Amino acid sequence: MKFTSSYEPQNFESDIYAAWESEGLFNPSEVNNQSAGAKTPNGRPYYSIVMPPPNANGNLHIGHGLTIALEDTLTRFYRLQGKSAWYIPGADHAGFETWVVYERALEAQGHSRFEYSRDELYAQVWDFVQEQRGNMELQVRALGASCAWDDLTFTLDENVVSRVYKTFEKMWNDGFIYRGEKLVNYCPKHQTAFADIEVEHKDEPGFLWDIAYEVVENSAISGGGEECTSPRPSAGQRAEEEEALARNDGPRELRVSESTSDRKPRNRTIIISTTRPETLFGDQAVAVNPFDARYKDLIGKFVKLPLTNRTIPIIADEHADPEYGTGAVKITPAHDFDDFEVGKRHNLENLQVIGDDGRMLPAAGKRYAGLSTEECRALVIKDLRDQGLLLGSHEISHAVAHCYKCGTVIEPTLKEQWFIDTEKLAKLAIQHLDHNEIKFYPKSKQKVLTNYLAGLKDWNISRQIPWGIPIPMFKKVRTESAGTGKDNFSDAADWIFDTRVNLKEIEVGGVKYVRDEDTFDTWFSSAHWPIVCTDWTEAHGSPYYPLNVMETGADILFAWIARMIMIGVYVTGEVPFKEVYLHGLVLDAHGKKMSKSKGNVINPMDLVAKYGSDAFRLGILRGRSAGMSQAFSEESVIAGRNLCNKLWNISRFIDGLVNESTESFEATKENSRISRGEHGRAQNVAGATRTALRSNRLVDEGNQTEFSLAKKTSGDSLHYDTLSMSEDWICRELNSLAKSVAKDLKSYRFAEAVEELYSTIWDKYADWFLESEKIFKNLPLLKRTLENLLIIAHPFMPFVTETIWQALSWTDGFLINQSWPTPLNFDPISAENFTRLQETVLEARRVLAGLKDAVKGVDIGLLYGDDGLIEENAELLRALTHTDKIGPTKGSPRGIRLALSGREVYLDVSDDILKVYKDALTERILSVGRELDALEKRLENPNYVAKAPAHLVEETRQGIADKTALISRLKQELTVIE
RNA sequence: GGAUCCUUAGCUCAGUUGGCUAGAGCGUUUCUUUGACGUAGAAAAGGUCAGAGGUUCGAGUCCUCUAGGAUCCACCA
Repeated sequence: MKFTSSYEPQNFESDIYAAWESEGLFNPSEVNNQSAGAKTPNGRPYYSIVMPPPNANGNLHIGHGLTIALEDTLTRFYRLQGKSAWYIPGADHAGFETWVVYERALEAQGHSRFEYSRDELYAQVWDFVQEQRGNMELQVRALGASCAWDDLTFTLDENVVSRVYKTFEKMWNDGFIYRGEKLVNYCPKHQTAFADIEVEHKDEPGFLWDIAYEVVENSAISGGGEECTSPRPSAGQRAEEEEALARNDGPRELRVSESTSDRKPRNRTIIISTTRPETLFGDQAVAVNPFDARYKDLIGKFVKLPLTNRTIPIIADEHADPEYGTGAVKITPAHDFDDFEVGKRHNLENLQVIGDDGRMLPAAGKRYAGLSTEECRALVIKDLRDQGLLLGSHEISHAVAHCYKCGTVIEPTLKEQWFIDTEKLAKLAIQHLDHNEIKFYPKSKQKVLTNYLAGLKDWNISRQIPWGIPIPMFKKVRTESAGTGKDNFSDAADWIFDTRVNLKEIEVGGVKYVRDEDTFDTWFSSAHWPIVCTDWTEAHGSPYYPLNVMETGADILFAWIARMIMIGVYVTGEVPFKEVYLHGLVLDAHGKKMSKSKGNVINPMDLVAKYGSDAFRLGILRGRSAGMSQAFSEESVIAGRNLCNKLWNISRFIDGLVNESTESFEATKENSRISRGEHGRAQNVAGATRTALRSNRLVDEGNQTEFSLAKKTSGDSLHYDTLSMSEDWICRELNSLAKSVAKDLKSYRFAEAVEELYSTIWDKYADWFLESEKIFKNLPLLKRTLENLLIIAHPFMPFVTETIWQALSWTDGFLINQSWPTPLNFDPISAENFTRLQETVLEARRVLAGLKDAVKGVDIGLLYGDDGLIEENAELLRALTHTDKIGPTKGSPRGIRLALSGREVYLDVSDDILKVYKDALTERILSVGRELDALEKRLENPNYVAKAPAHLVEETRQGIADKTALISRLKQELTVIE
């Protein structure tokens, strides 16, 4: 097996993944079996994490890409740390989302959901999902997720449903569930109710209309029924009305017109303000604030409801805000959440005037029935204006509720639904949160969540869609109340819990019951995810419950995290996870939200195909911190791809050294020469060369089993000695990397971990250590350090590291289940000395680069005086500075002294070149002088000396001494030149 | 109306409890066929850390205010 000159992920990723999977290396019980027992005599510690289940029949988007990168990095890290890591994958039936897709497909075929029974629809969607399924799972694999596929849970699996029913039954018995006729958020388009959380409030411009209600002394003409009977305008007229309404200036100019002023009511009027005039047919009262002096005398009187013959009372309620509008507000309990509450307080009737399809009901009167709410609004405005009852309008901005899926305006509608009384659940959850049983990243979200739970309203869990878990409730068939359509409000006693949801009708104790047709809100079942995925049971619990971490998007903190905690503590008595890591949104390159309409959506699979999975993961993790929405672009993926290639070539180089005596290295050299030639040659030649290089692939198409069969003779590569300062130094740096990456990942500091990995691989290992090894060729150490580096890098870039592991001539088994590196032995003094040598090297390079043309083509030599460090490492210094020769001064130093590093080292250059250097030297003296001034100033401050920690003061003193010495050295240099 | 977060290099972002000359990637400039890598190597330019005040020996970091931006929650008719 040979290394090609550049890493081509497409050639390896799927084979590597298949090898891992077929070897069962993702399963918790079987990983790390090589070193089992070595560290944990009582068995491996458990580590569990669940994948927020992606839509079973959808494709992954960029958010999934981030999710999997984060979660898989954690999983692989803890697996290498010796834990029994269980990353549990899932697939979501995505109740509403999938239903919307299916209903659209149904409509496209000219069918309607109303043609089928619920059971038929359920079966149809099931088939639809099974057909579409599979893409998502392939994409999760492509991203490298090391999840236990055998344990994949689909949200409609039997164990999920039975667990959800158990909880529901417990809640029903505990009295946490109730059937209530309440106003719910209702989407007229999808004809289903929603929980509060599924509603999007948007600030929109609108109008506040002032309407005069005529005050009457008593309710003599009350009784409803009677209505405005004038003919309704034609469709054309209506269109005009709407158009006028739509014009910005239209309603604003409405006045009590001349022609109608004579019809202005003579009686006293009360002017109410409303944004929804079309609901006035459902008005049951006009409310004023009890402390509002303007209306005090009117309380208890009645008003005639315009456009009808009904009268309604004027009531006192604090809901009316004297500061807002006219201070008087119409109360429509059946179509407004606030008014519903007011209605309850004053025993008002809930008169529905808008139907489930969003059209006006007959109760609104013949003239208006059947109109859409928009049409009705226009007509009402026109009619009121004609009657002189419309007294004005104001442009306002107000929050309007929309369906989060289709954007249709949510119509608060009176419905009988199942509700969870969340008060006790939320209280329980808050208790656990207040005990800090869950650690949040970012921390601030804990407070946000607690605040949310404290104000949580009852949770509507009924959905009027067939695709979901059926609600296991049956209602007694009541023969006696058959006739009165009004009396469909049901008693709790009429309902029984039963899980035979496949039956439409059941008989219990001789009484017939019919099934409720609704399904559960998907968040109700999702709330059970940690319980279900870890196979938790009442009898045995689960060693993997609570989860170690719940990683998901910050946007579903309320919808999912909050509900998992409530259900988790309710069912198990324990919080469902110990830590929560919330990621922000992935924004486009300019920090804008990605959206289809903007056309700035990045498909993660495109990037994976182009640059490889590892590059994508590195790119998306770079700079990522908890809770923050952050820009992302192809550029960062390219940087990741480059790092993969760098690591590949590091390995290629080392493997070459290891195999130096064999032909393989010669062949590699040959290839590298060819590939370098590519760039300057015609394209057709380059193409042919590339094909030739491909033949060096690690795995041929016809030989895919190679990984699973890979069993090399296990060499004893653990013994090494350090031969040079650079080797002690790299051991120190790798130890430090292993430690800080572990620390960073344990506190979810992905950005720092990636950064450190990047700079260690590139700036330290390749640029300094490997350059030094071109001299020392310490093979045991090269092998050992590369192994450590690959292990540490593996969680972030699993494919390339495993591919390298398989390609190296001396490694055995799989990288994925190695152990996190133990510290390497090294001489700390020697390691520290290397940093001194680095300073000298850097200074030499800087000086030479500054001399530019003066040293072009000139052979440069180095001279060293009485300096043990340099003398012992002369060849290393020469190689790193890319100078041509090095030797002792033999007592007569000359040339440019590398004075900054304080060493007795000279660049042996001619007098002409020395003169060129003079300016740079002068500038350097000045700059060091400025630094010295700053330090001295600090020490002049008596408070600093007195109060700052002693070691800092000492450091400052040392700094002054060093700089002073440096300046004198530099000045001496200057005199030598002159 | 309430809450949370953000503002650091041309761009995108790091910068744990305050402590030497504020970092990275990408981009920019110059140089370089070096035993792997041009998807590379070497060197460099580029910052009043949004603004103002405060605490402190010392502030990008803590406090207050201001300005700008983002997000979430909320029934404002």
